Amino acid sequence: MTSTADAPRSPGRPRSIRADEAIIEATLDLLAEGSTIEALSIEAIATRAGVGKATIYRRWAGKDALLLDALRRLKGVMAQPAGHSVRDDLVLLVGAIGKNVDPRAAKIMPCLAPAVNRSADQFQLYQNIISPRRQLMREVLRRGIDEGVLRADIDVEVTMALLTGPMLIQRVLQWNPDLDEQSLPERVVDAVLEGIQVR
Amino acid sequence: MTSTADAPRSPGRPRSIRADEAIIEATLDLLAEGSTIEALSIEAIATRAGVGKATIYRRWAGKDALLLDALRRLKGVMAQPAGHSVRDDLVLLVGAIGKNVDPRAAKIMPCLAPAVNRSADQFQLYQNIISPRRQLMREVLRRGIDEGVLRADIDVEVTMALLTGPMLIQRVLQWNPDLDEQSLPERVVDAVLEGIQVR
DNA sequence: GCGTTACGAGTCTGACCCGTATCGTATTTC
DNA sequence: GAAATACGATACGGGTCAGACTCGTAACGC
Repeated sequence: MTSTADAPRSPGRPRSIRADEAIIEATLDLLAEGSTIEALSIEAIATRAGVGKATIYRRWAGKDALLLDALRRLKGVMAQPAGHSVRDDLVLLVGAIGKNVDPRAAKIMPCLAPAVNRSADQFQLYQNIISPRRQLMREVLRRGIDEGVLRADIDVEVTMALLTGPMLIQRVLQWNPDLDEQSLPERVVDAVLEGIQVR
Repeated sequence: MTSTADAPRSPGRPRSIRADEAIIEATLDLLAEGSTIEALSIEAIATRAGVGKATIYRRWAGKDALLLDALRRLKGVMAQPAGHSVRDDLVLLVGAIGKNVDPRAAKIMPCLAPAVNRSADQFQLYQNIISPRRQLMREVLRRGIDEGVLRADIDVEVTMALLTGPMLIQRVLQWNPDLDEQSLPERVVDAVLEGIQVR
């Protein structure tokens, strides 16, 4: 976190906000262009941002801290279900999976998969990001049960995995190139709702 | 590919099969111990395998070629559905997702996620590995339709994503730590079969 | 036993990178 | 205008690694 705090005003030249921006942007750009997290070097970021290395080290302790800030910037606002139709809310939530405001996110997200399971810290960070989103879906499912739209005997957690999984593997892994991503949320939700068995 | 071909017999000392094995094993071991693909160095592999660097370069053009062979080794045999019950076959196939004979696979697989989408070559390799498995599941679903167990109007491709996704995100990303992986295949298959909607 | 090839171990050059320090300059407060 | 802090640029020592190379030795066919 860059100290944009309420400092009473320190003497000397203040830190350039443009440099802050340039560094974060350069980081995200390089990642989106295909660099892996660990292949990403401070030197490359500095050059790309048109900034001296010292300017980066003055703000962040190291690559990890910088990445943390950069990725935070990437996270979009959470989708807000309308609350009318359970099906429509689920389509909205499923469609929001792995979708961020920043178009670079699509390229960057797959890189995070390995990082997430390497250290407990990063795993926790990841869980912190997705758990409110999971909670949102959980509430919609519970509401569906309460309203009598969904069966009362379903396993909510498994159902969430059912809805999330297909979207995630498609967006992050491009699991099946022939699958149309555009219509996938709707089709997934409907399939899960109706089941595939003959009745 | 190591040339274990049908060479008529070349003069000189033959390549050591033990060295071949040791190099591949060292590679997989290092990956399973948490090394990332790109952090993995030929030098480290050579040291771990008790082998000279030249011995590796004599066999493979570079890290990529070596990794290709190593990962090939990792892929287990494909599950073979019994063909009696569609449900049981699906449970078997879903349970086999991301599950390999080699226990190291579980640690290694997440690392491949980013690599897969970096280059067209690696993406193709990945598709080559999973597409026969996808075909297997596709056939089971078609059989289910033919036998009248599954509805004829389902989208087979979406259904496959539905069955595969939850298992994959759980095994590869540990998406939800609270989800019991053991019973997941059965629960996923049943949920997809029956749907979650009140009927 | 001779030519050939492989072996493990090691060396060497040239990259690239980290994190710190030091330039001369620019911008701010007092 | 002086002190303080920032800036971009660049140099530094210390580190890792790729690949090509060199040892002396080992295993094979003829």
